[in-house]
Amino acid sequence: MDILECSYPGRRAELKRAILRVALDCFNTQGIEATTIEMIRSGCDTSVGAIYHHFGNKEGLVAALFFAAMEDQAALRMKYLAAAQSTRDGVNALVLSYVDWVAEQPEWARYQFNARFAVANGPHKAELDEKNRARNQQLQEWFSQAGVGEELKSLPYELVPSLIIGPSESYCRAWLSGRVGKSPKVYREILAEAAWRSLFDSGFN
Amino acid sequence: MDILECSYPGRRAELKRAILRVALDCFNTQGIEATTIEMIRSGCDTSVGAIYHHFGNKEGLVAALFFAAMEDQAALRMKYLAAAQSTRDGVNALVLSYVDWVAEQPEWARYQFNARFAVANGPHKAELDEKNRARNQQLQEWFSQAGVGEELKSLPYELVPSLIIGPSESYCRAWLSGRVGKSPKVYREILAEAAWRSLFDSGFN
Amino acid sequence: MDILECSYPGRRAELKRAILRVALDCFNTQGIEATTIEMIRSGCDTSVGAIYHHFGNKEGLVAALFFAAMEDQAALRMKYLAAAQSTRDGVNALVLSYVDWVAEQPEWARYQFNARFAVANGPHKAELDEKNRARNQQLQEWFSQAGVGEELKSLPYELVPSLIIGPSESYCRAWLSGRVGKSPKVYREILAEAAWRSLFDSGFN
Amino acid sequence: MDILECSYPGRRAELKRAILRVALDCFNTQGIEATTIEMIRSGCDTSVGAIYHHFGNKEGLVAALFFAAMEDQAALRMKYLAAAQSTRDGVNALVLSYVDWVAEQPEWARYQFNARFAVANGPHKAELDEKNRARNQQLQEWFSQAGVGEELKSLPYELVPSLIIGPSESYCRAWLSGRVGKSPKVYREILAEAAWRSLFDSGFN
DNA sequence: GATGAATGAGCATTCATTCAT
DNA sequence: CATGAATGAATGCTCATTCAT
Repeated sequence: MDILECSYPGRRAELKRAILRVALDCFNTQGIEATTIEMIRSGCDTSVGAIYHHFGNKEGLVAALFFAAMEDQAALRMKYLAAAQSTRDGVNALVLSYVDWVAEQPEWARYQFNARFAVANGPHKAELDEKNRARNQQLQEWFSQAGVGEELKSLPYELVPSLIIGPSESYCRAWLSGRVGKSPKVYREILAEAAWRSLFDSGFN
Repeated sequence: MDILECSYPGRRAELKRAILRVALDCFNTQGIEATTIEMIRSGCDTSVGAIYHHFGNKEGLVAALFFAAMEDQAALRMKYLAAAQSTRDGVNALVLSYVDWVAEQPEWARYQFNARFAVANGPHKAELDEKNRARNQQLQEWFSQAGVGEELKSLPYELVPSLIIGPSESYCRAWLSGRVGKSPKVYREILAEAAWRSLFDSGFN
Repeated sequence: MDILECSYPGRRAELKRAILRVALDCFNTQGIEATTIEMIRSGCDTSVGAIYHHFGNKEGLVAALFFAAMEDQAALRMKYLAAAQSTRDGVNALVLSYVDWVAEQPEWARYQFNARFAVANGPHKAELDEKNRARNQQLQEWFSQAGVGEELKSLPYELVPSLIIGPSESYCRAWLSGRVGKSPKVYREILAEAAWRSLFDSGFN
Repeated sequence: MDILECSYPGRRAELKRAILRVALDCFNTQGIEATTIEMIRSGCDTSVGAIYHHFGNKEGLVAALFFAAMEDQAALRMKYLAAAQSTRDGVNALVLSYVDWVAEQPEWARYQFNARFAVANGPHKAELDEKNRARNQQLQEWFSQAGVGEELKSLPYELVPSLIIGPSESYCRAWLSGRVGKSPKVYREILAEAAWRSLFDSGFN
């Protein structure tokens, strides 16, 4: 199922989805700043007025795409986390949901990397901060359940996310930019295990 | 010693360095696209013509800064690698040189993250590709010395850099964007050990 | 009736015609290269955006004017030719239509002389070549009708147009640049007869 | 012998000639306005300062080339006229010297056509007017010699030059712009005879 | 004289946004 | 609601010319 189908369901939203689809493609291909409203307009079959009617302005379009990607990614993460029980399961869920989402939605993932700066420095910064806050709280709650997360307490709190997701993000960026060939999905288990190992002192170093 | 002092030494290059210094600041503060040549011009005490005389165009300025950062970072990496003997030393050198460089040149590091897209999609793409190729070859040569790199052969070749640098890069990005407070230097040893652990099956999983 | 009224009829095209009218004047007065878009903008009551909306760029404006002139001139030529029967009539039609058009549209004629280089070396070169080709074919067809053109066969084909139009063009240029005073219309019959005489060996040389 | 060798003789003028040679090429290839001083500088092996030292400014360069062409053309014309006796000889001399000069110096002829507007509207207008005046007087004197020019008195004075040179100029323009293939030299006799015929009523029309 | 770095006014062009129809 | 012509401030860039060395 399509990301846009989820975020903007229904027949009435067909134009909205078409605009977003073309915008995503333009933003990824030409870059956000280099994409003009006219390029997007000519890609769908509509008018500049309609684009402004639906999204307010260019930054609204940029943000709408970014938040749609965030939500879709969060949905997959929560789905994987819902099935997890232990801390190890949780780390696995984070790595695998990340890798799987990027592998299945490469264009959205690419966009997310490119657009973060624009959203974080634009008029939708507050909305982004709020969504980030909510996500962090959700994760913190999951790892604060009875019986999980204890193993992570020996590490600095702020370092943990980087240890878990860092290698996967790094490889995904390399894949999206063509520096490596194999889909991150090929290495999903290795990445999950490496993340887990990186978290603990094995006693053998 | 200043990065610019290294890349553009001498008294004749004073204006060049001044332009680059102001440009770096503007690009980081306002964003590359949002920075105008006039902003840069008014920051140093020069004319638009002088900027174009020295850098050709805005993209030349963007690329000159990017390559200066790359070279400085590479210099530190080679310095650390020169003192390393074993594979473990090599991984340490990569992580520590990365972390130390970012911690000591945060503005250059921030710029590197933000400018990569622009350089990789602009007219200096070929130059970037060549420099990347040279760097990769240098690293490959180091890890192909007699007696080192053997331990890494059980892992997919293209995954190794992400396992080594991924967590550090992730934390550095978080630090530069203010999402975490502590300098990456505080965690340099933990990051190096975590990277090393992530590379091998401990036999206890 | 106005040349622009023909090429761009209707109420919707009023701004377009106004822009062209002012542009023609500026181009003739200051020269094409020396004319700025701002000069044209301030001459009509519009915005630079509107000029670019209608003509794409300065070269588009230059070409639009040039082709409007070409078409108007061609219309008069075909009108004169339609009434001609013999070869002698045809030569007369060419000379007189040329002279009459220049005399009646001196500003358009002046522009045509000045703009040809720009159009022939700009992005509308292909369009110009095509229009020239079409015109030449039209003339060739006329002079290939049964019963006309036979007299010209003793002369090199590519020399004929120069013999017919050359003197008129030369005098018209002189008139437009002020080197001679009398309107070419005063000499229209002499020019037509001279052209006709120049084509044939009278047997008395 | 080279045109520049005549106008700027001597070893001291070598650089001057080199600059002019490159400038002529650039002006013809790119257009006068589109040619920058830097293009000319990079074509010879000199500095912008040297160009300004020798020619004052761009317009000085444009004018120097134009006047060099004029003088060379005038020299050939006077040479041909010197050998002429009758009116018919004079007309022949004008046509043949014109055709021969264009055919032998096509780049100078092309430049003359393109640069006239610039010179006539620039700061060297007075110099151009003076040279034109001198040339006209010279010609008038030649045709006022005892025994010649009588035949032309039945025609309007200001029409005569156009009747004589018009067809040749027209064909030369066509040749220089590639619209016709054969060198004007091929048709020099035909053009001279046609000019002569066009001047007189044969009594058979 | 020769050089070429520096100047800066000026230009073509872009493009997000508005609003009358 | 939809349209797309019109707006005009803003920008990257050019290039003839100067002048200190």
